[in-house]
Amino acid sequence: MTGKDNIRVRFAPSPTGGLHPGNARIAVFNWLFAQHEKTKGNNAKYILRMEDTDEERSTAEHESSILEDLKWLGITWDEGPFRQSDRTKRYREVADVLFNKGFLYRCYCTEEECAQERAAQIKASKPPRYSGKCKKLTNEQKIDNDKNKTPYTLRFDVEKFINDINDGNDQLSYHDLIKNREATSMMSNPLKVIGDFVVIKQSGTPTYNFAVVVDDIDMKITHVFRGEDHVSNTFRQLMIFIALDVKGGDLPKYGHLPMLLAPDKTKLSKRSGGVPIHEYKEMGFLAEAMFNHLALLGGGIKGVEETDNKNTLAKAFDYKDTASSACVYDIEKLKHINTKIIQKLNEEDVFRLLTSDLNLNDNWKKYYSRELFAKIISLAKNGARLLTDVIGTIKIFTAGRSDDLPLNERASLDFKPEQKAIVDYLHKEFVVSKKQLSGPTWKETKEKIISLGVLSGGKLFKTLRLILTERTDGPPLDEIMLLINNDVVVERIKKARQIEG
RNA sequence: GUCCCCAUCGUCUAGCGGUCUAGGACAUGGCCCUCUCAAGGCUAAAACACGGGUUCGAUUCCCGUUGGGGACGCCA
Repeated sequence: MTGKDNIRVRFAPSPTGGLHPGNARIAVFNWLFAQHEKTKGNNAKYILRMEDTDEERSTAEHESSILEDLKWLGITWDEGPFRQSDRTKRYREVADVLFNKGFLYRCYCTEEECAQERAAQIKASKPPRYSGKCKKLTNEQKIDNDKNKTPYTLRFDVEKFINDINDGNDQLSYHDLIKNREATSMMSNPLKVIGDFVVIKQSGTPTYNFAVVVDDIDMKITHVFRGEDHVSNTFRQLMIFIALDVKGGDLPKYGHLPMLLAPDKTKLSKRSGGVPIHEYKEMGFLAEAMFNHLALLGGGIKGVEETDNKNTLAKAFDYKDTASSACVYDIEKLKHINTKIIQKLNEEDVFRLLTSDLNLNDNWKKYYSRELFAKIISLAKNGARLLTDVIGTIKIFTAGRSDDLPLNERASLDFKPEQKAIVDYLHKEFVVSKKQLSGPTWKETKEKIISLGVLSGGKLFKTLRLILTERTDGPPLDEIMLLINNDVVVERIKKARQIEG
């Protein structure tokens, strides 16, 4: 790990939930960093690691959901995914080393005891932390406990670290790549506020802080970019590293990114967009837009347009430009980026995305050739902000009687008595006489309807739009009518007549 | 409660001691385009949290106040 030639970063989510914008941003950031180094010729590697040490909450479903969402975002990894649950033996091995060095001791306290202890400390306005009472157990007590097979955890002896390694110094420092702009400034934390923390649980599995260190050593991680919520863990992890004789330039470099906030400056919630990434896909967002938005949040990239692709972003990326203050996750900005990108896309791209991301159904095949449908997509794409907007417009062309547009209710409300004449006319000509309404004959029909003199201008067009598309919005009627299948509009005329009653 | 971090328009940000009457983007208002909704074009309004220093000069450096965030688990 000495030379900086082989940069190795990792994204290490825990499969206790989906990939949320907060996590995803970390994934993007690390990817951007590795990719930036790669473009500079560095043999950088991006490692994916599942931190599934929480046996109760980790699930295979979450894991595959995270993996899928990463792939969708276009985040590729060079090694992994590794799973911490596969490495229990290795953690025990390293724990033994630490134990033999005297940095770990057995704690026989129950969870309830610890919780009570903490509660009492908070009540007494003291920092809640483990008292270390099991460290003071007499040999007889220890032997007794072991004879009774009392379950125990292994705790890290912070005091020993301070005295034996840190020369009695209570402060531990490191240079944070993001929080410390100056090369010489440091993050430091008094160690005394950190209680002796658990390293191996009663179940024999490692805690997060321990597994991370063992993995980061074994996987030769050089740079750790993660959320700000991990700063205090960094000091715990640093202690373990150093107790394990990994120090100085052999330690990974750390950079902590500020948290993503909801518009009300609180934690990102479901309502404020803190949902798994695939839900964004379902809402009609493009992977590229999502990636772009996440990459641009909190600075980090200069002189780049909002709609540039991943590699352009990676090239311009510099972790030193990242803001050190928290930022609000703004879905409106995402929508804007999405709009820009959709507008740049060609018809084939849109068709492909509609099929892959939104499971576009085959309804259209009943009415249109692929060539004709291409024209419809081009029309629908125009001005669309989300992919679901495109789907919405496509429904104008394909929705039959059984389709899910609930607009007949709205139509019944909007139809006024004077519009009856128009519906009657359309019904007579195109339902009873079975004339062709859509396509090249539309212009002629339109003239005739105007000559009826019932309605004119905007009112006329709005009425026609409502009858023929069952919607109040959409592309210009003339363009719709040129492309739409006759059967679809005839169905709608019938329906309009029924609604009129 | 204790410890750590942060602070420029509503939001994301540019700014790294004079170029700041503080720039851009999103959102918002107005106008144009238009049968509608969008998209697009033009335009307007909108910020250096506060108080002390340092300095000839602070948005920029230091300290404090306030406000916000994070951490203090056999969760990660």
